[in-house]
Amino acid sequence: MENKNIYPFDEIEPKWQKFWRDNRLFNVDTDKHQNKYYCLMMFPYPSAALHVGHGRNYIIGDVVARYKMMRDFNVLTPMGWDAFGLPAENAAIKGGLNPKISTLNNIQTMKRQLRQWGVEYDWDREVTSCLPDYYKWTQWIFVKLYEKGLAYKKKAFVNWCPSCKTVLANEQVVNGSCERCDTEVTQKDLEQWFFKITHYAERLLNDLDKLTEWPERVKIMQRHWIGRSEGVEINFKIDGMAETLKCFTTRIDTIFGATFIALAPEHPLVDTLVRGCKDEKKVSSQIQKMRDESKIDRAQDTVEKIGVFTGRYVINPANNERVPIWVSNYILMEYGTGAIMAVPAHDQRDFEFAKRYKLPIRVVIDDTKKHLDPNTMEEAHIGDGVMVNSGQFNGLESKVAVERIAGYFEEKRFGKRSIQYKLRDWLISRQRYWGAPIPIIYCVRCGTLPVPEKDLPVLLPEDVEFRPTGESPLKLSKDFVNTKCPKCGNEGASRETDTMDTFVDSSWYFLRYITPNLNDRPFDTALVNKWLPVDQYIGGIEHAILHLMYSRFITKFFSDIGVVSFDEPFKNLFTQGMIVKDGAKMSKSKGNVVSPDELIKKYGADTVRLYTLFIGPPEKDAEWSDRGVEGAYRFLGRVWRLVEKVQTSSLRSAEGAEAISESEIASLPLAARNDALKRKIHRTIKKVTEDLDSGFHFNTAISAIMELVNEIYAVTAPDSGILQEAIETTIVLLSPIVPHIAEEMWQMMGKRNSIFRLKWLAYDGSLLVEKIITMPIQVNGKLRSKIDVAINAREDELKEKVLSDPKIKGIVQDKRIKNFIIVPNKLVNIVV
RNA sequence: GCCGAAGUGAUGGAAUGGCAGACAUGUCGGUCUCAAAAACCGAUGUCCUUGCGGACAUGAGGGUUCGACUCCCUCCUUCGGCACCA
Repeated sequence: MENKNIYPFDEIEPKWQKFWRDNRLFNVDTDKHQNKYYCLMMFPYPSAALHVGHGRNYIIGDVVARYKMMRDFNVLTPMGWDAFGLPAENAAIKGGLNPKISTLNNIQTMKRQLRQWGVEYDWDREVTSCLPDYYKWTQWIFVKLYEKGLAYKKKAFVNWCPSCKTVLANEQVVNGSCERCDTEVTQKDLEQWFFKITHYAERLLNDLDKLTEWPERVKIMQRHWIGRSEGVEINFKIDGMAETLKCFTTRIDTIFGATFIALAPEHPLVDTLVRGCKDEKKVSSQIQKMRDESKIDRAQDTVEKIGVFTGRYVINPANNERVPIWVSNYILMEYGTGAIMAVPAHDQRDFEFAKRYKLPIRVVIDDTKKHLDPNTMEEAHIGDGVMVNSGQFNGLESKVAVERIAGYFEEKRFGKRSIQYKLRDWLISRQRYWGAPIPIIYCVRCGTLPVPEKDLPVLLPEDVEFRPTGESPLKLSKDFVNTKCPKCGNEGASRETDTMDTFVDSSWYFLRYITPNLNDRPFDTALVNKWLPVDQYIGGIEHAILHLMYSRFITKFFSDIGVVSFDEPFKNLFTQGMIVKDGAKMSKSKGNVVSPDELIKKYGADTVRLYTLFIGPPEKDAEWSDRGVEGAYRFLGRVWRLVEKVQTSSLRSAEGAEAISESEIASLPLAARNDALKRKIHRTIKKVTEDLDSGFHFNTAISAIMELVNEIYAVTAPDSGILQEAIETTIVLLSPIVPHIAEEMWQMMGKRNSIFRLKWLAYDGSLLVEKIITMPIQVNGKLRSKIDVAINAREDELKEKVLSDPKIKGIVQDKRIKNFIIVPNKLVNIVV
């Protein structure tokens, strides 16, 4: 445990953390919005404590904030807590901990951890989503959406544990069973609240193109999630009934190959169709079994495709055939119309289903390469081809047929062109306590009513009981449920007991930071319009779809109702990778959590910060290694000793001049050494600046600074002015990354002000280039030799020099030179 | 299953069409020391070779190119998301 001797981080760090706070370095006057820079990190859920994996997010954000400050921006960097959620409620049920108390305790712990990391925020703007001053406005959003017809109620299924009599989150369902009691989970349908995000599907899709500074992979994932597809909605007449059945297809060209219809088990017509048919009881019970199956498994295609014939038929309008109607678990009610026309020859899932139940397979698009035979086909032919067995459309290219048949169907009124999205409306109801109550009152006379704005917030009652019975504590609280009707004053009205999905809380918090204490409005429109969109949003890739999509949706809604003037919330997005340990995401249950507290105690926050950033490219996952932390610590020791040495201005001489390294710089004459060091300084400034400006390449920025430090040590007896410049450069370039040691060393160098009040360094472009470069010479693409040449040497000179090189001469000999490729100032390749 | 990523020494990684392995970690050897720690110096992809040097090498296989870790195709493995974890 001799670590402490390297440098006194334990004295330095608390001192500077206090200094930054006392001098309000991170506190922003939002009225001064010229040159604003809004740097936002995804706010955390306050679980027990932060681990080094969380730290990556906040450290990156802190480095960006400090760097932008030095680039003269007015930086706003706030923090808050996504404080509602399932874990606190589960802990309450298990251990009797009050969710509010445990959550607020966790917040205190995490806040202390952030401070010890040297991660600073404008804490005057802290928001906590579980406190009434915040969730009042979450409820206000619900009311606004309700008023615009964008919040509505419909039946939807939940995972239900029949033994615990409780609704389960997907996470609580393990292999189709309840995580607590292992009982098989069933599906139960409940009336639930939805936000109509599908109303914004087209805009959410199209506006992705505006987000030029978002990672391409995130935009691709969102595009697929929205899942726009063009096709035809067909009206099938049901044989012997008045009803019609709507099916959506993107492959109307295969309509003549439809050999059965498949409905989702939840399809509203299923019960009507089955009624009175042969084996009604048996069929109904099979359908019920499918309905009970886990939605998760069904959507993920991990369950066997099963089905049952309803006994009914539809008429295919294209050819007047009777087509049997089946019910199957591979059809999802949530997508399209919940019913499909199945074409086994040209859809793989339909193919497998047809094989299993011996349903006919009819080829209607022939493969142009190989004639298709339904009896010998081993898989569906999903590609294009030539139309066959398709009446008047035979012989057409299938791609052409899509358009022709769609036109024909519209003309004959068999159906119409339509656009479908995979995106579904956002189910926000949770049958839980620890969330923002949905501000709705049910009155026997007046019906469903939103809580008037003046009565908000609908407070969560605190004197509730947590019982493991599964019933939400809100339902049991008479004081909460029983209320007056806001319209007619009737005493017998009751409150909605569902709370909102925590994604609602997190879909607007970035707006609240601007005016966090307003109590008559969610935020100040004029000021928000000055400070948003967020200039840089930083968070985990796991939020690529849901959180970001919901935030975009709410922002667009706000834009529509005129409370903000922009319609995309985040201009730049950076998604960092996860830090894993032993190949797995850090989690308490896996027991692979690395706590920052001990590491900071042992090595200091700067070391932990440096290692976290040096570990690898920040957008990629990285494996945590405690050994790597020591390396970072040693490097800071090396940096620390630079200041001690600057006074004597003799680096290597003090440590034994005999041990001169073979470094290129050290072997040069004195003047050239000084030039080389000067060049290294400016190259490093350039490299670090570029790495921070584009893509946050902290790992390569740090290695560039390491190289500079190595060079400083390698130069014997350098010019003291250049030495001073080299050391100051090192400190400034490191300062956003390791702020405490940088501040301390800056003072030791005789400076007065905080280093973060300093302007970032500029490099001198004229100092970057060398006059002589070493050029690699390849023969047939293989490296054979290297020669030193003047920069921008003439081609013929270069050619002559290369061919007179003894190694090259030996290889080329009298072989014929086919090609002589010169990449200017980079490389030569001779092809023989 | 679908969607999105990633695979390079013993390890984290660098190089985005031009010298593969920068910068670190680890290991080995050395300097200093009574000793250790710290610090400093050196070696370190694999194989062949006393040496000079050479061959091979970026998950596997194929392709494009004067030249491929980088671009294209097929496959394998790992990770993230899949709508009630946040």
